[in-house]
Amino acid sequence: MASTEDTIAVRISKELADRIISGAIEPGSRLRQDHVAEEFNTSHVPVREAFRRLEAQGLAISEPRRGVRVASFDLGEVREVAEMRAALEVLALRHAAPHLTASILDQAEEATKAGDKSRDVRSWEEANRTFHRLILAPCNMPRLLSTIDDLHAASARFLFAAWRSEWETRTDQDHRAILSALRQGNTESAAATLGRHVQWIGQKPVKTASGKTRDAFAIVG
Amino acid sequence: MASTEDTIAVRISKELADRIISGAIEPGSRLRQDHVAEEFNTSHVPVREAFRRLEAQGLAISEPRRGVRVASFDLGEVREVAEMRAALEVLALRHAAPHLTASILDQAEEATKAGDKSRDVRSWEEANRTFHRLILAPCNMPRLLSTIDDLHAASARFLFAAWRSEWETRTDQDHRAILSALRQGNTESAAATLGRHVQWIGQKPVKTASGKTRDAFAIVG
DNA sequence: AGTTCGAAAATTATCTATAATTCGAATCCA
DNA sequence: TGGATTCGAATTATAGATAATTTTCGAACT
Repeated sequence: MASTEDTIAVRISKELADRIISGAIEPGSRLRQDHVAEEFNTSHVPVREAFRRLEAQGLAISEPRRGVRVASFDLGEVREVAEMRAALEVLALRHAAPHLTASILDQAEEATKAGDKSRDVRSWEEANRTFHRLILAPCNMPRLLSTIDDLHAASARFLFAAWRSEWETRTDQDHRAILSALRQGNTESAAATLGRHVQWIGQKPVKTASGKTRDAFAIVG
Repeated sequence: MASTEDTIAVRISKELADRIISGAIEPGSRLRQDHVAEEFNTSHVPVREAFRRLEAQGLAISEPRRGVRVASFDLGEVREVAEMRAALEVLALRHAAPHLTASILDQAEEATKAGDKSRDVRSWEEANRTFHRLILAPCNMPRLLSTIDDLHAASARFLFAAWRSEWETRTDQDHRAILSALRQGNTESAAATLGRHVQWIGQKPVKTASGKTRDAFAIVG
């Protein structure tokens, strides 16, 4: 584990980010620094730094002297993230394409198969993120990649909020089409498919706490 | 002034960001928290929080237990920021276009004129940023806009590094073409011009500290 | 009786001051 | 000259003090 490498603030921010993404902490609920500090057996200063990180990732919002709450989201933000991902991932793929090797594409295919076999949201999300990371990383644009990472975190949050428990396995044709186009050197076709792919927003009725059912939305690509 | 509204950490981060962008602090130089704390008459804790903010904006990089330095940049990063801006500003404009009013376009034209009249880099940059903000803000996508803001900060940094003192006035045809297309309701044409516009990278020989001359690059749109 | 306004108390964030690690550099000895 | 050790400087973490906000409780008024 890299826990000893990281500073305490980083460790706390990673743990909190994981909880927010997984839905363990509800949107809108307050993050109390003293409570967090107590839980992690530290003082409140590293906790504050962790909050600043979460804020930058868009996972929390802080109002001066009024504390920090975990960010809430609506359908509008789901669409926003989807469109940003489309624009940026297409850009990344165009630059990555020339540097893609057969080995990388094979690994990406493995990730796709792993996603198809997934029986729960969590493992599907991980496989999906692996696929996207694999084909985009060779673009060699660190700033772009880190922005895309933050967007993927947001996507995962939407996804877990909607598909909390149930998940039906499905075969991802888009991933296969993208890989096939890349293998043939047809970058534009791959980019176009990718652009459509990440904007595919799934819809699903979920039961709210009050017993009613409403529609939940999430990016499924 | 909003200084009393903001927390000390925010005030420090804004001031430091301004210095980094303007080039007052050189890339690669260290930011020492005790020195900064002393200058702003505070302790080091709010300074640390300010550093986290700068880190998130890509203006500083922090290595655990080794302190934080002003981020350096090269031609590759200039290109990277230019392409990210192109992708995201085009996206923003497509969504903003339906909500643009004649009043907004008039203000944007004023900003363009102000830019053309500017006799120094700093005021040109401000006018240019105002133009872009005006036509993009109505897209109503907060996350997208804040990402674009960070990219504009990076652009300004490249610009000031290259055009430290000299600046020749020039009339911005692209801005006028964009406005004209928008007035005619031709969103696609405006978007296409904008996409090309922000990828226009200027080149200029500058004298380094050692007396040699090298080429400097910056986004001029 | 219910509601609204106000003040006091408790909770919470923010900042200051102090202590403990850790990394780098200079010095000393072989 | 080269390596190891000690010293120094700076980051990281802790604890305590301060300021602001929210909440609660009570009284007065509708």
